[in-house]
Amino acid sequence: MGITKTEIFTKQQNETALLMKALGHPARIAIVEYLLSVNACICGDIVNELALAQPTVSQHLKELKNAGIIKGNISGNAICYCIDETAIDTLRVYFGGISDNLEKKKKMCC
Amino acid sequence: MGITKTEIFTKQQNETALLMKALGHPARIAIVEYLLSVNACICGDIVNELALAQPTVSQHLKELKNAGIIKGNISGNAICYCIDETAIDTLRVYFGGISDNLEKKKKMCC
DNA sequence: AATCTTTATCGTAATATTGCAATATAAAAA
DNA sequence: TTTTTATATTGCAATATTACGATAAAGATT
Repeated sequence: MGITKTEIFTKQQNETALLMKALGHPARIAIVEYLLSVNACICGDIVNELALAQPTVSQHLKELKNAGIIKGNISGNAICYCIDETAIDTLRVYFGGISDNLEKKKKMCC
Repeated sequence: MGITKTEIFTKQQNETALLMKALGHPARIAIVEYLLSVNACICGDIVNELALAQPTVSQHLKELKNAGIIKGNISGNAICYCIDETAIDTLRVYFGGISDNLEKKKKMCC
């Protein structure tokens, strides 16, 4: 049907999936990496950096913002986007936890 | 168009995005968490665990397997799925790296 | 004020995803 | 061998995503 049955999963599972989904596109990975590479939080030259049209980049930025992965400050008529540490931390902790858990049960698996 | 322009991104960016995309659905998060919670690598009672039809679960398992997040061993007529540590490690390192990087440039951002 | 610059939104076409019933496959059990 | 059990595949309907041209909105510049 193309519609996700969110109601049968926990709030945490849905939220985790939303975070991951937001990073489940190479353009959005590239945007995050670009934001990380510049020493200040540069805004719209992301469009120049990526071979994508401006509306497309804007849409990807919106999704990253909705997921809480980036945040934007208005500065004049431009907008300064940057990575939101909280989301990255959540992901770091999540995968760290799985990794630790797997370490413990080593050799109990395939 | 619904089609991702993979050719304009690096191989690494595409691969990272594929890993994240595979985890960008609550059912697949739930599957990974279930696999982690059982002390052996249980197979098809994932269907009983989730309120989804068997073909739907099978499809999600296939996507996780394609992305390299889980692996499956045939054992009789059943299949034993379990988490592939490599993928989790890749992601742990990836977000660990971003986190470290952000730590360094603290206060240079919004 | 008129224009430029920057970003967002709308509308739309092409394609992908989600979910399931029906069916296929293949090993195990009877 | 027939039946059961476990899983995968096919086909399809409903919905979501990706991408972009056209346009809007709003501050900056002239």
